[in-house]
Amino acid sequence: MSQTWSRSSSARWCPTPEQLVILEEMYRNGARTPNAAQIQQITAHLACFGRIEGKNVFYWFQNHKARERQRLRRRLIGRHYQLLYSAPPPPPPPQVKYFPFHPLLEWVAKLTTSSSDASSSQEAEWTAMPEADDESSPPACHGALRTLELFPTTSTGGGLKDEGATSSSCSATIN
Amino acid sequence: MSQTWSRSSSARWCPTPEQLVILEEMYRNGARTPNAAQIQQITAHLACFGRIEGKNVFYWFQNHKARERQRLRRRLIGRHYQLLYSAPPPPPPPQVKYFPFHPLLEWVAKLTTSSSDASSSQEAEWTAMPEADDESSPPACHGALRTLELFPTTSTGGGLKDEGATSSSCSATIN
DNA sequence: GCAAATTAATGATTTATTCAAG
DNA sequence: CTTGAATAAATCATTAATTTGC
Repeated sequence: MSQTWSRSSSARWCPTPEQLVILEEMYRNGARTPNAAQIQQITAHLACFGRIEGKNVFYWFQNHKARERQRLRRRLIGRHYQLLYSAPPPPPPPQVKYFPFHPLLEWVAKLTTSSSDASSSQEAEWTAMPEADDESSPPACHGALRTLELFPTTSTGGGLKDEGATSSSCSATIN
Repeated sequence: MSQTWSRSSSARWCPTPEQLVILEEMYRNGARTPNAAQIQQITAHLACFGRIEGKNVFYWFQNHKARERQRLRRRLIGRHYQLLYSAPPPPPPPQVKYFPFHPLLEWVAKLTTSSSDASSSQEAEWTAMPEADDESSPPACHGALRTLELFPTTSTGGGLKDEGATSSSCSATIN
């Protein structure tokens, strides 16, 4: 069963940017599980940009679909009650109100208010953060920061690195 | 509502070097889309170095992430020439046979064979595709592709978009 | 050297997607 | 089929770099 691997090519398919763009475009347009004929067409077309086989296309859609779903799921789940992750909650913003920036960040406001007050109004006053409102009130920086130990982000659970952290005693007068 | 813009401050946030360094450090450590709470913390900390609001932090991550990705894409794609989409779909793959790839794609073979021939045999000859078998035989790309008009997929009938398509004739020698 | 003019970066908004709930 | 939630992509707009003519 020696596949006709073009000699001098890696063992597994590596999509060229063009192929990738096209595949993604198709996916966006609704393609999810192309049938044999479709796979054939796609493969033939993509072959213009580099070595590719039908199975590559097939697998690509399989994987892409799965990972797309997985990603979304992660986003939803992590959302409900994320913001846990340690991060020593010394009253940095003791209980700042909310700070919804007009565009589409009301959710921030909602989140924040719901945990303290309930004046969930789109018209809430943008009370904003400890904001350096003026040079007269330096934001009183709590104990320095060291890369902040939050963020599960990428997907790798909360395993943030904690390198030399740019320690900087937060106390300078804002300029 | 004249914001108490410290006299001589611009309309939009301009990150101080310190703020920038910290944000970048966080990004390197995996931070990509901090949630409300995290944004608050970050903002509070960064406020030590100058005027800043939650939205600035939010936008910074949005933009940075997007542009980082864009940068990568540029580096890859820009290298090859522009690509894709253009002319109508002239007989792309007239009627290629079937191409069952060993793994678990028998169903593909089945599907294909059943709709054209009837030699539904798991042992069918792997006639394969036009496949770029070797660099010596350019896959002869039929008339370019235009998002390929297949896929009923999602359910919404074939209502593909048809925007300004970046025309480029599919004929380059695969690299 | 220095400003006006031009270009490159990047902050801020808007628009289009996605999947899943209802 | 419609709507909710949450982006990510595309775009607009302003600031910083830089180029250029003097």
